[in-house]
Amino acid sequence: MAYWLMKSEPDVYSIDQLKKDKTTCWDGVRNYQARNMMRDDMRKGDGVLFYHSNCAEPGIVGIAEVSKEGYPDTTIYKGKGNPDPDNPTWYMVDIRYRRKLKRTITLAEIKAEPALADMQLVKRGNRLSVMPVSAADWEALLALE
DNA sequence: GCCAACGTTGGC
DNA sequence: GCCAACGTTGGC
Repeated sequence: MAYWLMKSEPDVYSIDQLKKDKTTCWDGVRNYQARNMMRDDMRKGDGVLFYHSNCAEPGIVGIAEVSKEGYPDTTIYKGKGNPDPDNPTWYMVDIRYRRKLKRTITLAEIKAEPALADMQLVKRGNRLSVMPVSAADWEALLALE
């Protein structure tokens, strides 16, 4: 069992939308590091922290789980990526809604929490839309809730 | 293979 | 809207 954090802009796809949809495919990721994690490392049942970025109060707003392991992302995206089904460049996973947090654990809070200083999220310049979270950080985060 | 230009992300 | 960080692209 591993843990992950996935970022989404609430204007584009929010936790409330996921709650309504129950499950969604995480398409449109066009970053090789994130692609590799989705293709190679994420397993069904892994925990996912759902993070809202680029908004008034960035932070973790809910929990989901991986419901389908990496498979080719065939959505054609601004003419980039390849639609060749035999040799896909991009991959995605499906995630399923588990629950919303009782409150948003804000980025500011996470930064202020010494136990979470090692989280990739608070490392300088991290722009990955999918990143691994340690079991210890997962526990520490949910303790803040 | 170097590196400048450019595009995107995302906090503030 | 600004700007820092960083990935990608393309000329050489």
